[in-house]
Amino acid sequence: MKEKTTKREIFEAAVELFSRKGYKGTSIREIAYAVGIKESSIYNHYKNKEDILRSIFDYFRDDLSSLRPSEHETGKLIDLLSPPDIFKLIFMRYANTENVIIDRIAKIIFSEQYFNPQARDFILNVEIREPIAYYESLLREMARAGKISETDCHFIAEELHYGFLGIIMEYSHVKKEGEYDKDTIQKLIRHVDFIFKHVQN
Amino acid sequence: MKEKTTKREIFEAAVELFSRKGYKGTSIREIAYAVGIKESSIYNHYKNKEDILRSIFDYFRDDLSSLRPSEHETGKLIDLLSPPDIFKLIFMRYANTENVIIDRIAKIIFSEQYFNPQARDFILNVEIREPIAYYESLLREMARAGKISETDCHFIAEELHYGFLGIIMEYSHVKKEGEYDKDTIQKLIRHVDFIFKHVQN
DNA sequence: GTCTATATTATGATAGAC
DNA sequence: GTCTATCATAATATAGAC
Repeated sequence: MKEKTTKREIFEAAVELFSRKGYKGTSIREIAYAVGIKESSIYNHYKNKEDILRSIFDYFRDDLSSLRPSEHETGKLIDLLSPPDIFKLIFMRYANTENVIIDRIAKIIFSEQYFNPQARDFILNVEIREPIAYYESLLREMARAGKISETDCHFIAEELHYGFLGIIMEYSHVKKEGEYDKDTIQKLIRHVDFIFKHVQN
Repeated sequence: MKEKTTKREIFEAAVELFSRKGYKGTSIREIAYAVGIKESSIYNHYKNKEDILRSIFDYFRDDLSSLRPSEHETGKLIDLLSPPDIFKLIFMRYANTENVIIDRIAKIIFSEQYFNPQARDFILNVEIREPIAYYESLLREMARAGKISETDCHFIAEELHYGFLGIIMEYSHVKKEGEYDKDTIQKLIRHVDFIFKHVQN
């Protein structure tokens, strides 16, 4: 769904409007107007308003899995880079997707987290628990490869991620869309270095 | 505004509904119905829907200032408790207000942060920057009192708070209203202890 | 201060011509 | 697949009786 079909245009307009005015704060009318069609035409592409939101969530889920390094890549990374540098790389990938759509969807999910069960699930699992589990496995591999000392990998993973989440929270307000915020990158780097003072080999 | 006047009842019903269904997702009708009056009666107490939201934000701001320890109390705390214990105390106060209203308002602010300028300001300043500045000043006092070694107080304050924010993000979904989540408290304590391994005297 | 009644506008959604 | 027309409902808000 990358070509500029009408369906895709509706999708993108909805993402933009939902992220800026909220799901409830955006009407089908507005979306249609942004695309340059009549509201009734929307229903040729999506069953209803909720169906648009659902498709936005689906897109986000698909994209996320493509962001996480593969097992093969992970192995190579551990060979080539220092443990802190690996985490800096991972954090930067998330923080700087340069994908405006994903940035916007992240905002939609955030603002819907208390009302929409799927959004809540994203926050709790996809944004919080899965990354921590992934970092934990990564740290275990690093320890196995002798790159870091044996430590409580789960706890270190939590410290890495919770701090990251806090920084990102500020980031989402500070940074301009699609841009790169030097100050935040600095914070992410410092954060990773700080945590790894505890885990040095 | 603590007595159960109609205005107060409207206020509380609005807080409950806004936190559960969102500001845009809640109608004046619903609020009135929850209170047991007609919608038109709402307008005898609040100018309009936005006025209710504004009064909710005001309430939150007033309450927050009462949470932060006074300068006098701060001095006493530094004398009596260890630096990590002081931060544990502060975090627990925020995390466990036992004030259902404040918990709910925090959710409203969170969900409105991208649409409402006042909510955005709360998140960015009241929830992120002011606490960090406060922790920094606290750490400086602790260093002056010889309780911790000289360190980059601003950075340590950031590490303390960003981690706290991440934990709270999960907490807001995990914990049941007004209750106490043992697991999260554990995380907060571990987090503070972790940071202070770097700052030990 | 609450009610009934009403005005006005916005909204999600459908029917049917082209 | 888009349009016009239309519907039904829901929303915010006001006027005025009691």
